Amino acid sequence: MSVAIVLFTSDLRLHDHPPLHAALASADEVAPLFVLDDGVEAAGFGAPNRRAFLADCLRDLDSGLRERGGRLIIRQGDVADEVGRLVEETGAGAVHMAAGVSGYAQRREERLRETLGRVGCGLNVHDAVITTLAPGAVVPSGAGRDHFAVFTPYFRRWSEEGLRSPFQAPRTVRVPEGPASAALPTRTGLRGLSPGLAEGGETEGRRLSAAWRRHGLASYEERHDDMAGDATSRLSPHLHFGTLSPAELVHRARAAGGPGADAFVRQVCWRDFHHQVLAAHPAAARSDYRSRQDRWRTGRAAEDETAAWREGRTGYPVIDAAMRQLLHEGWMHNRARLLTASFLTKTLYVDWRAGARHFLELLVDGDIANNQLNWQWVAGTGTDSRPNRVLNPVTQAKRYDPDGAYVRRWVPELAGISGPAVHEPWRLPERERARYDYPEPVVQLSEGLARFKEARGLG
DNA sequence: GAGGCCTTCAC
DNA sequence: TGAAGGCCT
Repeated sequence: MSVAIVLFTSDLRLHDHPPLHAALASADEVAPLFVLDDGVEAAGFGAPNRRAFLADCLRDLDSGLRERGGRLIIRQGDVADEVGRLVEETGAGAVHMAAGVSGYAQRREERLRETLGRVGCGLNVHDAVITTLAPGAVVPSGAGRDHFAVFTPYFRRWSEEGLRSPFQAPRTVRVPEGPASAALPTRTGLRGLSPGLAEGGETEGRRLSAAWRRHGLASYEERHDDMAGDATSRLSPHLHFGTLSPAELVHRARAAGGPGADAFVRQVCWRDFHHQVLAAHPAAARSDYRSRQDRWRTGRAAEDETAAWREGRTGYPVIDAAMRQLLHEGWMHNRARLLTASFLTKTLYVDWRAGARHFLELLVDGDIANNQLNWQWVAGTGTDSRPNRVLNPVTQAKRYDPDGAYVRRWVPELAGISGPAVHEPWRLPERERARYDYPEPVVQLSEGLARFKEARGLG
């Protein structure tokens, strides 16, 4: 009786799962394993919102496996140790897993290789599970270039590349009876959860993505920047935990066709783009991809302003609305992410790492590749070719929240102001303004802009 | 085919 | 400003 282990990581699904497919094809029995990784906790990636979502995902994965005659084996500890232990318990001849991208994932793979080498068990690392194309699957033509540093040429090449057909979910999964499992983690007892946190799990992810294809995809191109309309897919947490397959999403969107589908596929490609940058350049998670010689503000004033930013009391309604959405839902509209990140890094001139840390603390889709590199993109230290552009929060608010409905939804103390006037409470007559308990702007935009230009040495 | 130069273009 | 790609040597 041959046994293969499938080590689940950021790929908590049964549909379109190449490691599971390969394991089932090559062994009589499959041991599906998830390790609650002490290393992830130690690295600070175990923020409460994601732990809650993860608990949903694991429960749903276990149910899905049980419906197919199997179960999920949960262990806690060091990944390499736990996999090694399960190999001994089951006599498994191979371990199948998805390729990771971050420095952490790369070290994990090395340690697994060492451990499995000692017990004579093979390790099969599968590409294009977490991303649509593997990092490095397409590279620019020049000699020695290992990744694309500009999105558009990457997108062109990425689009030309053939896509594998998605795998069906297996009908049955035979799991060896012996190995014990730790209890499934639950949401119970987790502190600091966002009250409006989304539900995790592959079942929920597939329900959401089917609804998205029916009702959202076709109008995505016109509506994706409408903050009040909330017409983005909200699939990002499911992509982060792998409860949805990016390859399957692209496949289905292309089948649907049309400008909405094209725009959506482009966004999925951004995800691959950032993963291939990080895979080639793991240090970009912490250090400037392209240094602009910034000397970010530090000290009391900068700390107070950063606290106001985190708590949604900067006095700029659209910024505060977005930051409160983040606190409440553990998620933020993409346009709002750009505005709030520009505000912190350009207007307040505070280090992007402080913002990225706060986002990772709360975002249920918080992902090293996307989060860090998008922050760098906005800060101008990343791959943006216009590193010194500053987004004006008022102009942007009027463009992307033209009626002010997004602000009124998240900043209830301003709900009495109708129309776009809600974006500039400081322009209200003094007596009317006094009715609203809302802070003065933490900084004047003109001051922020001047400080930024000075710091970056711009005329 | 490696490397320099030029044009094009960047959510 | 700098990346990419085409073209030339």
